[in-house]
Amino acid sequence: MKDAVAALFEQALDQLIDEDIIQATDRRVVQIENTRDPAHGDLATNVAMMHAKAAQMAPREMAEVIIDKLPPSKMIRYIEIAGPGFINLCLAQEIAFEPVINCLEHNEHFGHHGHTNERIQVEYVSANPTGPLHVGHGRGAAYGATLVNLLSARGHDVEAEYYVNDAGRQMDILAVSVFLRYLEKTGQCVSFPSAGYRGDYISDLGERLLRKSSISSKIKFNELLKNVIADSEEKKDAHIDGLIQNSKQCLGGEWWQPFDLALSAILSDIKEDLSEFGANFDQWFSEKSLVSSGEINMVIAKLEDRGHLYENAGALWFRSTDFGDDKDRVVRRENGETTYFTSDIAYIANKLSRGFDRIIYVWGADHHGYIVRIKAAAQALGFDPGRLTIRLVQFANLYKDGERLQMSTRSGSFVTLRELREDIGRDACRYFYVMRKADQHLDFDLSLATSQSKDNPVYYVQYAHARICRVFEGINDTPFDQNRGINNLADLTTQEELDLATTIGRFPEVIKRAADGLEAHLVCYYLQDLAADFHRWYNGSRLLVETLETRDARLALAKAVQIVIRNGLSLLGVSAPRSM
RNA sequence: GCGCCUGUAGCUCAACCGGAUAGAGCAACCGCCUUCUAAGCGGUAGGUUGCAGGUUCGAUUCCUGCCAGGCGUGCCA
Repeated sequence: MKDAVAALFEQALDQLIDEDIIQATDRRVVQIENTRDPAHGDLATNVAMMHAKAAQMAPREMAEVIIDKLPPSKMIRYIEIAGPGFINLCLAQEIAFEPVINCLEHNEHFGHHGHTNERIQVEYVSANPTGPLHVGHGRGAAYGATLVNLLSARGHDVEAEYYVNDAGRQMDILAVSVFLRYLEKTGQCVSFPSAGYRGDYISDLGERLLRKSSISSKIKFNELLKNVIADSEEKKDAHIDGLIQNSKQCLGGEWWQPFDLALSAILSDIKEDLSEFGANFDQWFSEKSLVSSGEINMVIAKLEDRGHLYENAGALWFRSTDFGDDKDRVVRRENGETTYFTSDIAYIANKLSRGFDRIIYVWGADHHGYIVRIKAAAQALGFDPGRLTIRLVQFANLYKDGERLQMSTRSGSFVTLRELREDIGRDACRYFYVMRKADQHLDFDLSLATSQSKDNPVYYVQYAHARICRVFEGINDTPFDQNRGINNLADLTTQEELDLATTIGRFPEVIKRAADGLEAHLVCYYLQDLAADFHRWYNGSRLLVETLETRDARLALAKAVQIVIRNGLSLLGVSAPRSM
């Protein structure tokens, strides 16, 4: 609708340029917007004000000239110039319900856009497989999953990916933690390192290792302490690194038993958790594969060739300051090991070479310091950093009964995402996590999320859907005839009905805006608006009336609302219940 | 110190990439159930958009400075 109207104005501008009233270089894109105030008609545009200055005319005068050139159209009932030079349009009554017809016709595809041929990858969650997902990961998961849905609905080819950090020091710490618990289970006395992972699941994995493994070596805990710096607050890292080194040495090839056991158990737990959360991935990309494929070394060589590396104090550095970073970064440590960042460079090179037009990273806000360096790496490798979009997700604070819940990972007593889901349900989780702008702090009120009232936006929206379903179940004589409804939409004349039709017509735009701006929260606000429009209508007028023509016209409108709510909730990964 | 993000009604947040009288919900107050779900609806009240400048027809939006809060700033991941 907007596009059609915009096209009319574009034609008018073409004319004015032909007539030399406006210079082609001064031309601006026509913006049509929904009016906020009904007194301003249905749509409004500021074209006149945008072109007035260049054409050396008063805005209102410019508006008259533009309107004069506007091709005639059945869509428009009347046009008026208002305020400082706005052009307000009132649409023809006959087309007011076009969105409803459109919606009924396209059903589950209503709101979706045609193919764009743009390939986009969205990488999200990517939590280290060192433990179960906790509530902090939930927001990234919900946001990322919704983005994937939105971008698909927008017409892009989207691939969702999870980067598995299955190499590196954190994994070694995990493996040694499990191994030490295993030693405990064999009856040894172990002083557990303060830098180790402590959760109950580590002990469980130690137990499983004892039951299933075939570790032949008879290792005494004391042997592992040989030449290892004593554990202390300042030296805890050196302490655990020593334990890891000795464990690897003593275990030899058997080192991989605790390692693989822990990795596969935790990863499959994460996969199951995310799948139950409705966050689906096309690809689980292993960091280890970058090591075994030699891509890490290749990327170092490539940077070397391009002259972006230098040696200093025994380490190999990437001169990221050439690309705006405030500090150069180490790619190979003094001890010969590469860093987490080196893997990231190899990974970004791998992603970029897979031919995506756009690559989106969803990161926790604590990673914002990495944006510059990852873009620097892409640039140093000769890629256009403009292909990368990094979206930060701020942390969510959980509240229950007005009290903020503390999440301490130290004791291992954190709230897992699974616990949260079991507590308040997937629907409320998904909705609340994306309800706010992603880069904004989120207060997640658990009491509200479970409350069954209009204060709870999830229930409010779902309730509208359930109410519609119930109305349809209430038809007991002549069945609903959609064509009869469509043919009699002119029977719908109240303000509530017109408002609903307009709101339904906004849905495709909302998807476009939300997808283009990566702003998932817009879907929530939209659905709340739509639900409010519906509840208002429902409350004031009866749908199942005697006259079949009017009844079916109303039912057609109700069905369109139902479709939009279902489509919208499905983008969010939230169910649309038939009864509540 | 430096970098990034944020500051809008008492609270939680919107505001269509510069537009008209800045909008919702909660909390407060007043109303609406013999009717398809009251898990709902209507109404009243609530603002110097952190502060001060600047850019222009027009600023919550863009620029500068200041104030306040959050996060980051490892040869950690």
